[in-house]
Amino acid sequence: MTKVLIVDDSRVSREAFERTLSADPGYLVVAAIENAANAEIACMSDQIDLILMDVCTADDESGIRAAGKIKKNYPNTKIIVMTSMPEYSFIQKAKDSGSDSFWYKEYGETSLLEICNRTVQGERVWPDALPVVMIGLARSDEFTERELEVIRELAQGSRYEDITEALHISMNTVKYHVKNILLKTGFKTTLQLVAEVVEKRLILPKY
Amino acid sequence: MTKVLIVDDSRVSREAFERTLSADPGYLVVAAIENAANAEIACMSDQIDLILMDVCTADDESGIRAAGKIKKNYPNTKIIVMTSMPEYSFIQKAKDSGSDSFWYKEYGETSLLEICNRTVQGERVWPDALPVVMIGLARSDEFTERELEVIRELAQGSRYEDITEALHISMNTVKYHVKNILLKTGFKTTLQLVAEVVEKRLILPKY
DNA sequence: TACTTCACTACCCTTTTGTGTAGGGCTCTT
DNA sequence: AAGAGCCCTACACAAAAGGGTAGTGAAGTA
Repeated sequence: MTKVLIVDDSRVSREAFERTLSADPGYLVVAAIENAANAEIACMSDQIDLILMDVCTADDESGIRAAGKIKKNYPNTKIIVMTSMPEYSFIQKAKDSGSDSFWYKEYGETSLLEICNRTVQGERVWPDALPVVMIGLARSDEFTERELEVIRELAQGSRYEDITEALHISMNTVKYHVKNILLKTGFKTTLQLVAEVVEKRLILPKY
Repeated sequence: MTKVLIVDDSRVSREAFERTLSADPGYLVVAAIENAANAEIACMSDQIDLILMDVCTADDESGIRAAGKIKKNYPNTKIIVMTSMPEYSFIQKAKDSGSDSFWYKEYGETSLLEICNRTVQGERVWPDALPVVMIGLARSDEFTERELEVIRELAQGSRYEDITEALHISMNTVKYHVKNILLKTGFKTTLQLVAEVVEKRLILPKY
């Protein structure tokens, strides 16, 4: 039985995570708290095997620091950092703090359970890219498969003509997709798009 | 007196590093070996305070792994990883191995001593970008100050007109610099340049 | 002094990107 | 059957980027 602590400042999220984990008989949610600062207290009073910790803002790194402290004092407690932040540098910080795994809220509940299982087994699960859907300036719309392919091509430095050959579509179609991508993201040029996508490591939408 | 071990497969480099450190009375080079695999043996036989470890290729990560093992068994031994590889992902791996600091060979000997001093003091020194001069596809020529500024602007997604305003030069001058940059790097478009520069974190030439 | 490098400007011309509009075929859903 | 979403295509036009050549002035160097 894995004893779990949930840390998330949103009540809705806490309850959602609790439901997800409670569905699996292998997990017991012993507490679901709001503040990362209290996480260590929870660890002291009860032996926690796994912590799901949400960190929402890049400025407030208190969650990351708290994770580092807990990991130092309770090395056997596994910590999964969760976020919806499209900042790759944040992943680095989380990794440096000693946390075990990383999870995006956007990935759905099935994959969360999978990450939990693998983490409890001792595996450390880290993505090497953020999913493109997390792109900061994107509208609520997601991208179509074709648009993702075009973004991937552009991020490699491909010109329209290169994309024409790579995807076996006409130049007009390439322009059509690029136009929609720029519309959805709000960028004015492909250069802006690529600078952002590559900088924040938003290449692979798969985990 | 800081006891130093130098690991570098190039004899010329070993001797250069030895000269640099021997000039400072605070350092004693106890050994200068060729292979990272033997570094641990050297640590066993003699108490090493600081290891300067060169890792030359991205494929062969034995140096990184050796650093990880040594750091685990001799946590008080400081390790500085050195490279001339223009791969940012490599920095991440070195960081993950537990090494303390990072140094580029291109930075000159004075800064190596500085990094050594700071590392011995307990500081961990890591760059957040690779110098642009290390760009892989660049010709032997370096970039002029103005060209670096233009590259930096492009890497932020700036259009020619934006650069015009940012640097207070005419559109023709922007084109002139971009043309020279593309010539020196061998890239065909600014998009290619930016994808590469941002991907490998080649933005700031300063340490 | 003569030579080189760098930063800057200008003009012309070609290629590539970006924008708008318009339509066909396909699949999935209501 | 009708509508919506996606992928594809086409054409035309505007804007930006890329390439060549050429010239000026300033600074440093042989």
